[in-house]
Amino acid sequence: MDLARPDLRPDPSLSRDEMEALQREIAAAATFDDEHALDPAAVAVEEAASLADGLPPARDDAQEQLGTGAAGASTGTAADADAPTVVGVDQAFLTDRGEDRPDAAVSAAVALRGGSVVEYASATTPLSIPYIPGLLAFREGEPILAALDTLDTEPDLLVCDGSGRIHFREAGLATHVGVLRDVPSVGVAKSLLCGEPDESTAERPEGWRTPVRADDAVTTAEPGTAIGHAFQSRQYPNSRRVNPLYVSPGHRVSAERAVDLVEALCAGYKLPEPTRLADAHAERVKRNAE
DNA sequence: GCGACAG
DNA sequence: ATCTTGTCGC
Repeated sequence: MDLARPDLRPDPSLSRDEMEALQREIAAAATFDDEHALDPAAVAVEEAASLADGLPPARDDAQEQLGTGAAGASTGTAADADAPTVVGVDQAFLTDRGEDRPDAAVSAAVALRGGSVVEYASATTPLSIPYIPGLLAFREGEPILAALDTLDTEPDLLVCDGSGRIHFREAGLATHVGVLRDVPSVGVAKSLLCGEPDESTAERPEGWRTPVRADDAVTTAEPGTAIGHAFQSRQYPNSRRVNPLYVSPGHRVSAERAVDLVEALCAGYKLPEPTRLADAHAERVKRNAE
């Protein structure tokens, strides 16, 4: 595979200090502006896929463009085929019976175009490094790159499960993967690693957002710098409260554009569709492996 | 020493 | 992340 920055690819034998130094290099190589960013309207997902009867089949653009099906009956359009490709990435873990620690990662990549799935890919990789807060990319980065390698489609945007710029050295998983491949990427986390939301996130309506600003834990940014957003992607009218998402730039997008993209990719559920589908695909691959 | 921390 | 039933509310 052609890594954009093979020089920034981590060596498995790095010490913790060396990993942190590499993250500072990766953050320096990352761009958090919209010069190459996508238009949220171009990637919007209108309707959520139903997962009740399993994952939807991948659409075959080539056949649809040739008019293989009944005339006019196809839901795919030429515009869909030309739309940017958004790839959601997520992982599941395999633990051997009797063991307490997972020994392999299942990385799933699901490509969407015009709101529907065009390709599923996955890779199962032995795990070497344990989970350490701040160093997640060294555990999950290579497995994710392995899954992306098996994708035929070239991603225009990666949606990663975890932080991007919301990170101690502004180099979370989404930034790590985005920079190594030099592809625009966003990070979507279900909890906050570091930084401080401008406003309390308690009981907010759907669509609400507030900037997350760097605090003292972020060692590479001036305190107060906007590094991402808390975003209420879903909320119930009554009672039960849904926690917000924490969205941050990975690479080649601003904090503002990152949330706009994620908002456009949400279709009624808490998680954006690419992430939701990648999660389900990873679970399916895992289940078929046990 | 304690806190605090994506998946 | 993973181990898991029911249960509450849409």
